[in-house]
Amino acid sequence: MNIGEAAKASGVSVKMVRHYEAIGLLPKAKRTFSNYRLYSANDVHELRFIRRGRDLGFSMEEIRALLGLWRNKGRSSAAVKKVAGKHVADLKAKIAELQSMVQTLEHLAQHCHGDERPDCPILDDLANPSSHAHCA
Amino acid sequence: MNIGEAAKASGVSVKMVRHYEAIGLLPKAKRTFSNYRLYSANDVHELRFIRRGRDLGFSMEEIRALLGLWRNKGRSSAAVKKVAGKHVADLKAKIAELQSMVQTLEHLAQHCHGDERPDCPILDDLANPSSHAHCA
DNA sequence: CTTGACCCTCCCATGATGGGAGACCGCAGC
DNA sequence: GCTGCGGTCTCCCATCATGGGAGGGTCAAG
Repeated sequence: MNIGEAAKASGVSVKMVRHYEAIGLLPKAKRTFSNYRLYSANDVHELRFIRRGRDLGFSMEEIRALLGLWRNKGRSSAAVKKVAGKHVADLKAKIAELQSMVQTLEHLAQHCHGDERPDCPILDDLANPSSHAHCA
Repeated sequence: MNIGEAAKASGVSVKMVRHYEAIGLLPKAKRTFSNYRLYSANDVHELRFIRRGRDLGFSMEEIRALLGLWRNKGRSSAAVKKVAGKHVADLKAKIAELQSMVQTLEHLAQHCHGDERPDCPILDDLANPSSHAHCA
């Protein structure tokens, strides 16, 4: 398979396939006589693994670790669970952070009449954050 | 005030103060005879405005818009609310995306025994995503 | 007059992804 | 054979917000 076919079959862009090879996530692809990269069904499988990892929000380094575990038939599932558990904790922390932003913004928006007048608690907060703890 | 004092007073790093000026978010700072940037209390106020906007997750372009509205005494609060509302929607979409990841991962982790054995539903899913809708 | 802390500009790096240039390859049609 | 189009090759550059560092100038206290 050429890179384009492998890309389509795995859902990874051609650009990223080359990139993953460049950063050593994938072994260097074999080449045709005319220097085109060649991919096997197993290569496509690894690409889909990476793609799925990205969809689940893993960083490239985490995926590198997971891919190593996947290739290693003697891995322990505890090692995999540890990587995934750390990632879940990271995701939850990020969610909490975003939810805090939403809460603050919705509270401010609730008190913003949103008409043609210039008074706006949202801008007031941006200009002077701590002075708006009036309603607890 | 020198840039270091303005940075400390606003909670923005020296690097970023210069950067905000470079991208036109802040007007070009006045300079001393020896080319040091000089800041007024109002400049520090704008820096804190930016800082607060970043803390609330606004992009630089959104902050640019909000800063423009803040400077414009004749703005309508509706314009501000619109920017903030769009941002809240973006945040909520992101939260939903992350929560979906967490849900998937927690479901998989729940079925991973996490011991020294190599069998692992987490890796199985990464390698073959759709084949695990066994328990609905 | 030296020392240390500050400031200046300019370049480079991140992480994941894409865009594009310039050149080459391969297959199809004429 | 020759042309043309689409795929591929390697490089370089851009994003977004942020920081690191080099190399050099400035200032105030000792």
